[in-house]
Amino acid sequence: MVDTPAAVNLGQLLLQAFRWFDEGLVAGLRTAGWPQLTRAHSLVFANLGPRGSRISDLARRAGVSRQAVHQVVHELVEMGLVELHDDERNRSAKVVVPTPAGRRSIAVALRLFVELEAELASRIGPVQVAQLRRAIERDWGPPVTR
Amino acid sequence: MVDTPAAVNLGQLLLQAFRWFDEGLVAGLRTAGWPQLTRAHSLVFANLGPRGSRISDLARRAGVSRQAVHQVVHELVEMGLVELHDDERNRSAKVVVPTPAGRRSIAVALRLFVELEAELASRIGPVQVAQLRRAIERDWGPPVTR
DNA sequence: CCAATGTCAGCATAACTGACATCA
DNA sequence: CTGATGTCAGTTGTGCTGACATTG
Repeated sequence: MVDTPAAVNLGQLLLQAFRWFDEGLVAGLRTAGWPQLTRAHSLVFANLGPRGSRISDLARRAGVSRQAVHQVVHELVEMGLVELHDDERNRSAKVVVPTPAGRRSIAVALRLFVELEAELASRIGPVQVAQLRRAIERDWGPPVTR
Repeated sequence: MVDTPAAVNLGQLLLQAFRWFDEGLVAGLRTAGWPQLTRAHSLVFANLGPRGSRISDLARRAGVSRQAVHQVVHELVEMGLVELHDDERNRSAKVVVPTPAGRRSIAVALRLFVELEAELASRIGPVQVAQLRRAIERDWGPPVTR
């Protein structure tokens, strides 16, 4: 351990913070009886409207490709947690709808989101969490590309 | 776009924030002449002491496995940006030392960290960035596992 | 004998791009 | 014709675990 400390950069810190939530989520889902659910599935859970959503909409919300969402949605279909229904208003589209079991797991996931945030508040203080949330909820605009 | 909005959860937001930095970093490195450098390499760059560091130390700082660091270090060796020297005080250890070219790319990366944070401050305000940093730099403790 | 270090091999996950058929 | 949607296929990036030899 003979080494100089190092400058911390925000990106690194954000990644570690994300992993803190990720591990808590996956652990919570596992102990709640859904050992095969991962963070990627929560990308659907967190954004799925109560009446279902389209794959493209989920992709836009989560900021990933249509194909990535397609992948995890079909894993959820395999698990029997969501179903794909035809959209009456647009026959080229489908709607991702949770099954009863899916609704139960979604409820668990949403509760875990809240509990993890509360646990964090008890560790670093509610003010810090509120400020973190406020800063991160702002519109950061597109990534710098030049 | 017929869809109800959705509750945002902190984990998701943190991931998106991380990606904002990640994309900015990779884009900046590319336009600065290092198109093959990615975020994983910055894990080394951000933590490498001026006199070099050991792989195990880098792993501990970044919070990833020794093997993961081993991987990216050897990619950097291939690119000629770092070298592995024997540690005189411990013959089972090696020291990761930047080459002159490596020092140049590290300088660029460190500068990009600062510039990205400044750009963010100009977009969401310096106070928000300071509060974000303060909250995220605290010790969050181990992830919740129960 | 035990712990730390580096290394090799294999694997899992989560995203990506490209290409394509269908439909509005 | 254009654009959006879903899908199939292939690939990449990033990290993990397990196993092992070497060193302290």
